[in-house]
Amino acid sequence: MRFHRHACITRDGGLTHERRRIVNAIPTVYDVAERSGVSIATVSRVYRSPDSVRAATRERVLAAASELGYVPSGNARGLASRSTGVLGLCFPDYSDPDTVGAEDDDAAMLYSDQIIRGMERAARRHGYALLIAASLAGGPESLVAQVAGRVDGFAVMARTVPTEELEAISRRRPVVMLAGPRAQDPSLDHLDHVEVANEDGQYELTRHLVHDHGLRRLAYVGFGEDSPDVEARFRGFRRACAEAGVEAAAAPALRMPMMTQAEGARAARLLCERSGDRPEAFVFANDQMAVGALQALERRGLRVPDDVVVTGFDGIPLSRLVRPALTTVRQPMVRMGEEAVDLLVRRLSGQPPQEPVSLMLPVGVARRASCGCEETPVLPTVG
Amino acid sequence: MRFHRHACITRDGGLTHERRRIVNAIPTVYDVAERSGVSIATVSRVYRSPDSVRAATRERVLAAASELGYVPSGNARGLASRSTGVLGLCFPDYSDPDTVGAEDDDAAMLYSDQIIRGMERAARRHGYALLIAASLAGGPESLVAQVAGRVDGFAVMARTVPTEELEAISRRRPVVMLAGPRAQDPSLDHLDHVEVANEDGQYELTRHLVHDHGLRRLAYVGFGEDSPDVEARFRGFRRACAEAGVEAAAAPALRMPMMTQAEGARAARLLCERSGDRPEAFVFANDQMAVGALQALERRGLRVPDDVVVTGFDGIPLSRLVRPALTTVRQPMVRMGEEAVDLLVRRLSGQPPQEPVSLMLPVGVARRASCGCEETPVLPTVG
DNA sequence: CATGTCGATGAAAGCGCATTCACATTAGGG
DNA sequence: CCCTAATGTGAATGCGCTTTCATCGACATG
Repeated sequence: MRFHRHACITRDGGLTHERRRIVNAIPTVYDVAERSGVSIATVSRVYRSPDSVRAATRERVLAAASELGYVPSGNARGLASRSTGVLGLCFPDYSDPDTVGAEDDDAAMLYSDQIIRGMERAARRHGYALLIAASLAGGPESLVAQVAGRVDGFAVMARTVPTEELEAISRRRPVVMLAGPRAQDPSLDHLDHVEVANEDGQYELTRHLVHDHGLRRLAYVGFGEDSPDVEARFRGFRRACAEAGVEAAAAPALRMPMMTQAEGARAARLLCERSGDRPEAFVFANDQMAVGALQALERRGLRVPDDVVVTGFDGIPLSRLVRPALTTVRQPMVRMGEEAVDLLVRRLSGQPPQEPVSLMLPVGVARRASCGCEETPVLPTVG
Repeated sequence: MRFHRHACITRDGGLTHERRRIVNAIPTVYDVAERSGVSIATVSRVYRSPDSVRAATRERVLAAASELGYVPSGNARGLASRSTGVLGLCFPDYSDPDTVGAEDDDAAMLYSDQIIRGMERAARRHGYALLIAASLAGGPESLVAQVAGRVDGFAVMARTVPTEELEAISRRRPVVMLAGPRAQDPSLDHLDHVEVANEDGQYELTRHLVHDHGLRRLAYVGFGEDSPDVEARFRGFRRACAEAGVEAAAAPALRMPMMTQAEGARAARLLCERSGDRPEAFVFANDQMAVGALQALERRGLRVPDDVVVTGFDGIPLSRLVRPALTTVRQPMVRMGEEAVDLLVRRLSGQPPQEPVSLMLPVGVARRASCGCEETPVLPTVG
């Protein structure tokens, strides 16, 4: 309707863009078109398919655009073309605003940092940018409004957004769940999933302790109330124990409320003070707690791995740097982000809709000093 | 022109949205409006200003939206309201796609990770989401198209996008330069800047070595060809030397091509093998090289800090974990991201346009074992 | 010379929403 | 019970772009 060149009779004189040019506003295709003596269609073509425009014309347009400081509006472009060229990621808000500066949650953040890195890299390869948002204080409503409405598809880290909400959104655009298991009832969960082999990883690690080191009395230490990750890892632990004929309780020996180093240290003390024989190995559900335990054990004068073996899970950088270096299960977090993007891109590339995908990424056991597999040099070997 | 209810005569019957509903397309305000028996204006109001809609009406609309899986289009919203609610960050592409999995560039990436974290956190506080993009292979053109056109304002890490281009864009929307000095000719640089006090930090650190530890023969090791950061740090080094009457060459003792640990190790070897007295202290322009040097010195049987002092710059987590822990200058990278967002938000909040701002964030010297200020416990104290 | 072909350009329409009026409805005041 | 003032809702318009579709030349072909 711009300029109302056809038969319609309207109120305003169609001076909109003439008016806009007078104030110092953001230049649009109209300004560039006028300045270079072409139509807006040609300006658009210069950006969308440069080869379809004669070279001389193209130069004129680009010159005008440059003089005006013209940048195409992503909103308008997205609206007209029905796609944004942006993928999204929603992750939980680890950083409590009160603890700014505390480096305590560093490891937890590393998790999302790595996923961000992987997604950004893969998205870029496919020509997408990445929009990130931690879960907002304003509740999931705003999260969805902020992200879901602005992207062609997005990934969500587990337990960031309610499942029902994701279901509704995923009816209309691709959504990938990161590090969260598929819902029990598959009819309620049509998302794609990318997980790591928590159970298999813990199984392998446990098997190594039992089989290669001959350990029999193992204590598993979990965290959180109902973390699916911890549950899966514990299942792997039990499976390995069962296969080797080692007795293992039906529940973790300890279940700490949080996944911090402090809690790990506390867990180590509790296990040492319990009546009966001290376990030969402390199997922790993550690295942070295991590191805390290393410190607590050192303080008690217990040597790792000679007096007690300690293992972790995640493979955070710190796990390699502590002394003794921590035997753990390495999670491919960067790759997780990359796989998520690949899934999204596949869904977006006009393939016929398929069944929901569940990717289970393999993990690797890092056998290091804390189980007795390596010497303990004084200086970390880095890089 | 939708439905063409006014006097215009047009070709199509305005069936657009009826048609769309039949295919399984993304629902729009029109679908929600129809389903809940209101106009699209009311649907819009339900999201933009819920209080202006009667409660009963609001519930009807929300119910319809939920049934349809409606998510407001960020593009349309942005186009109509002339803002996106998104801030951007462009950072250099550290990750060479060939070295995926190599953890060598970890520390360099940590730098951008932390800035991302800071920006995301601050952006969220102000109700913005964050769009991130590393510099694209397709050249800066696509970077700008991807980011600049989609955000209300953005930050750029130094040497990611050519200055002229930033100048053009910044005429129309706020742009903040991160960790890059203002151009020599201020008339060519109207960006806001956020920097860290590189010079002062290196000055303080050097002063500490000279003044508190009585060192006189210091060797400065830089990297890169023309890194402004390294230059600033070296200026601080020289200033401290000059004030203390310690002789310092006009140029760094060594200037390695890259900022890696391997180069740091090589630098340490070169300095040890040079003719003449070995310097008492190796002052590195970043932590990674310093860590590499620690390893090389250990291999040569030289004790740090007893035989030679080593210092770094940046305060990466690794600096605290190596043995001996590295004396270094801590950069407030998270805060840098936060300050950048604050600057952007301030410019966006309709303030009268002001002069370009240059923020110089203070740094802190971390005095640790590698200069002789701390004991060296076997196990890193973490958290 | 008429005709067909192809490349370059312009005209027009619409993407999904916010927003401005105008209008309808209801509540308050006399 | 009428008039005015809120209050709630609808019609219409444009945000800046992409994308047909039509047009217009410039040529090559018969």
